Amino acid sequence: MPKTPPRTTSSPRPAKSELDHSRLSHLLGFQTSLAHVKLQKAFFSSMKDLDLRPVEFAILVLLAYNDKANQQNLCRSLSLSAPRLALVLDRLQERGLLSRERSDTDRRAHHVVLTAEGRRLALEAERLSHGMEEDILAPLSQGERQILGELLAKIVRGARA
Amino acid sequence: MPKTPPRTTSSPRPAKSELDHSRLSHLLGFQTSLAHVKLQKAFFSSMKDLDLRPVEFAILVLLAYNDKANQQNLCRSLSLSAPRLALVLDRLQERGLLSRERSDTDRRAHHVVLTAEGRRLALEAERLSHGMEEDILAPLSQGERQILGELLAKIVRGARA
DNA sequence: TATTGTTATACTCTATAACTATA
DNA sequence: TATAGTTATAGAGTATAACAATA
Repeated sequence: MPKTPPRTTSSPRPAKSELDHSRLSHLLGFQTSLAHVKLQKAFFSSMKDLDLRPVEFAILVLLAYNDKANQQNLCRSLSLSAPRLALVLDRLQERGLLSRERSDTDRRAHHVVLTAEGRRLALEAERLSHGMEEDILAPLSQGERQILGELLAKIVRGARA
Repeated sequence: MPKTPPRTTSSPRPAKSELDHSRLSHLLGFQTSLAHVKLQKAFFSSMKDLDLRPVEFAILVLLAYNDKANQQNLCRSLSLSAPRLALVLDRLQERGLLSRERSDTDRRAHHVVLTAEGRRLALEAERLSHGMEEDILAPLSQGERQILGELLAKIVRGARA
């Protein structure tokens, strides 16, 4: 008979008609996935005027602060596959937000660079992004937000204890 | 000219050939999305023998600890759309892991109930899930893991400060 | 040979509307 | 009229293999 470990969170009783999650709540993957749904909604409602999806936003902001980024860099930074990135870049390029320029030092690689309009939009979007998650983070104090960000960053960075 | 707030994390210098993420790191949505990629990989490698995807796992475990769950309950608990849930349940039902039974009190609703095999698999999967994220969480102390889980749970629960 | 990037394909997930059967 | 669930469809995300050009 498999040992049943104690409940990890203390939810006195689930709200009426709702289900008891206590056997899932030990999984960070479960929590991050639900949190992510909320954060995505906030993102889309903030960015709808700029018509930017999360990946597109991230690419523009990365490019605004990184010269000479090639597609490999972007793939690794955003955990994207190369084919996926190529398609996203196609769309941004069609919108006139960036261009791909062959590197002189390694003619296999493309530097991805923002156009003037791309840079303008990147900065506008970055400005908008501050406060974007305010409603979602309302249950947390400023200190808690800080800690949460740092703990997640540690996981993303990975490795060693 | 838009104000450029200070960098939120202190990454002295990005590793060579990698990009500076400091203008994205203030966004929880960015961190959770990258963390989630890692957690997903860990999930699939742990669960591949049981052939369970994250949603399927979550449904089985919820059902193992909640009698009389209907599809609305499951949708709300897992942030799934009703059409999506119906498809996932179809697959689990075809595998003989659960059945849908019309409620006597409201004949529109279906109670979703595990078969004996479904319950066996649910408990097996739950057992496997402890330790599943160990490698990913290695950078965090036990206390940090606890805190991270609680902060995410607060966000998921939502509302009031 | 290995690497950068592209194309093509197939599968999963998500969102929506239209439908049925019950209430 | 509203709710529980289903079906169908289109869009977006992901994974993989095969390819061209360059190193």
